[in-house]
Amino acid sequence: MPRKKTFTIEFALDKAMELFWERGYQNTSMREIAEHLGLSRSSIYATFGDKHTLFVETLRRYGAECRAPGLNDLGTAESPRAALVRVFELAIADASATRQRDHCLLINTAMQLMYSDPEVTLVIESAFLEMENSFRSAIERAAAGGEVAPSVDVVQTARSLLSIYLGLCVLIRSGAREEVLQAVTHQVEAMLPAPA
Amino acid sequence: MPRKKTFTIEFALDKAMELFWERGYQNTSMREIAEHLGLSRSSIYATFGDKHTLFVETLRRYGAECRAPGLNDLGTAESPRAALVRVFELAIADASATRQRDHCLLINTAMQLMYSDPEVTLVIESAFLEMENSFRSAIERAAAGGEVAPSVDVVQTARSLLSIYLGLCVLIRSGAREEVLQAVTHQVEAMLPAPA
DNA sequence: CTTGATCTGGAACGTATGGTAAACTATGCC
DNA sequence: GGCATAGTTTACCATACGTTCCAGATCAAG
Repeated sequence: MPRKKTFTIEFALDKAMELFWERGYQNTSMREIAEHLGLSRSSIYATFGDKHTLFVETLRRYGAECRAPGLNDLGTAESPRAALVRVFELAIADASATRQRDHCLLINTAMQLMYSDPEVTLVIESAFLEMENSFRSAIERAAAGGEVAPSVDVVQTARSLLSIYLGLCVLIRSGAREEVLQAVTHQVEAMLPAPA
Repeated sequence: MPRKKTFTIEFALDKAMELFWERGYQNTSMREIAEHLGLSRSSIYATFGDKHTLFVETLRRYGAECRAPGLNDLGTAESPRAALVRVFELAIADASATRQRDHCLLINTAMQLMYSDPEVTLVIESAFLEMENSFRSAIERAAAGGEVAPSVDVVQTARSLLSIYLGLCVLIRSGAREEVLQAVTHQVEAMLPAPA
């Protein structure tokens, strides 16, 4: 009996994501989202409730679909060690190529995260945990394949890589010079030494 | 002839800094600042012009006075290597102690930094450069004192430490578990190996 | 085709914000 | 004691925001 929606929820989330990604939560208004989506605000409110839940929904969808560039290849790459290094190189390369919308939306959000937004924090936490796990299993595979020394502490190195990666994002966002960024990838290589 | 100001600029900057630090730029209104300062907004506008320049002024003052905890000791500490590790330990300790206003204001700002705010970016850049330099000279001193192996690449390690430190801040802000943070300090120690 | 439920678009509301104009007040020189 | 000067305050403005309301459009079942 009812009228059918003229848009799908997924489409709306994707469109909203584009703006949140580019401008961040605070700097994106519902009016901009509506316009970008070609709809009126009421339709959005009727579908999602309010801005905050729309954002969280967007984050969740992103978390389910997108990853930092190169992260997906970690599990399948023939050389896990090279794939690991590539994750960092890609972050740097993407940064110098595009100036908009750089980096993972989740990391951007984590950086802008104000104190006490439990829902958002939860999504971020699990995303970071997943990143850490991706790093960890790649290091394990690299060790098993003889690409890195077995003396490397897998867990500690995975966590340190996560920290370095996040720091790299902050540096990129802050407009750090190329040499600084390159030093980071060299360090990543040094953290994954070949067997003696 | 004229009436005298009832407050000093330094006092106003310090008070404004407290709020910016705690809530970030976007989430701090001029009304809150005025109230926190015990003045009316117009006085602030008459003194500083507008919110953005007040913020930049605040940032500059902070940059001139404050440093990440432990960073000041890097130049004077008897054991530069221990002082370096301590910078990271302090960040973690402060994070679990206080939940407000954690970390360096500059790093907080860098994380929240929206695209294209040239003035702010400039302050951030120079702060990061200074941090890098502090790390670098501490590593040099440590090497000269026989605390770390001369094979350590000073510049690259300093830059990597900066990246790790920033990543650590993101992790802390995102509520990462203690073990994750500890892994980072262990990695820092590993990056500063004793001479063979 | 009627009906009724749902969706849509635009207008409107309430609030908060950054910023301003004009009135008021204290200061110190003549 | 006036009086110009600068600081402070009150009130106000325009705008932007998140959100809601309502009239009208649109669909599917009977």
